[in-house]
Amino acid sequence: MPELPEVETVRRGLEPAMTGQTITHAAVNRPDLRWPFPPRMAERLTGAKVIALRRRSKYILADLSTGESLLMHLGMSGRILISGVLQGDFHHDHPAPAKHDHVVLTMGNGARITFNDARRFGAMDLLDTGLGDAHPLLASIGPEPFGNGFNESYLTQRLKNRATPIKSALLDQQTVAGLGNIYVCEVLYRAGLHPARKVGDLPATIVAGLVPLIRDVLAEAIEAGGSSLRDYRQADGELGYFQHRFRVYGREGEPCTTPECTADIQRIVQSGRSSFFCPQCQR
DNA sequence: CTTTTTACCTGGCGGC
DNA sequence: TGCCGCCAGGTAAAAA
Repeated sequence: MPELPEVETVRRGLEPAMTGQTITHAAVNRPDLRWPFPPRMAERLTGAKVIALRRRSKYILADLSTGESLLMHLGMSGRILISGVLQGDFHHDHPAPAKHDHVVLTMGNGARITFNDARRFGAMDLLDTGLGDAHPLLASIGPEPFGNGFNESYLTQRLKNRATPIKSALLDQQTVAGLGNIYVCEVLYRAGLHPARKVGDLPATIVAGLVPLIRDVLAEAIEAGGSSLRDYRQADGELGYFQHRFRVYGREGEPCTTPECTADIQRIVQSGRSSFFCPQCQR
C-alpha cells in the first residue's frame, strides 16, 4: 500500500510509542508474511529495547539493543495500529484481536503495536544492525530522494541511453527510492510528461527539473501525512494510510485541474499498472 | 544486459 | 443475497 510518504508517516507515528521502550512480549501469529519470518523471531524480539526507528525507502528499521534491527515492509495492505498508550491527547484501549493481525508487540510503556496485513505482501526480518544496506532487500535500492546522491548528474546518467518509459523508470526503486504508482503519476503531471515518454530523448532541462519536483511532491505528502497523523491518532490510532488530494491519480474521466485546461484525465495501463495523466498537459 | 510479464494474497466494489 | 470479474498504493523472480 504505502509509498515513501506513508511509510515515513508510520515511522513518525511509531516513534513516541516505541523509541526507548523495551519489547516485553512479541506475539507472532503465523510463520510468514511474503517470506518466512527469521528463526525464533519472537524470542529475539522479546526483551530488546528499541534504540532508534529509521526508514530506508519504504522499509522501516527498528534498531534494537541486541545488536539486531527489525526490518518491516507494509507491502500493499499493511497497517499498524497503536493502542494502550497516550498519543497526543488520546488514549486508545486495546482493540479485540482482528483478522490478519499477524504480529503484535507489547512495549514496556503499555503500548501495543499491531501489524495487520490482509494481502500479506508485507515483510519482516531481523538483521545485524551493522549490516546496514547489505540486506538483500535493501542492497539494490537507489538513492534516497532527499539525499545528496539524488541529483541532476546522477539522474541524467541513470536515464541515459535507455528505452524505458519515464513511468517505469521512476517506479524502478533502483532509480530513486520510495516512489510508487501514485506519486509517480503526480510527479509526471507536474513535470508535464506523458507517462509513456521514453527517457532516452528527454531534454536535459526536463531531467534536471525532475529532481526538485520529486522532492516537492514527496515533501508535501509527508507534510499532509503529519497532519493526518494527528487526525488518525484522534480517530483510531491506525497508521499506514492517509487521504491526500491527488491531481491525477484515481481521477479518470474527471476534468484536469490545470487552469484553462479543458481535457479530462485519462487512464492507461503500462506493464500491468494504471497510469493517470492529462493528455493536454502531459506530452 | 534490459524490459516485460508473472506470481504472491485477500478483499472491496460494481454489474448482473 | 450471491456469483463474477476486475481492481488495488509492491516487488522479486521468471521470462522474453
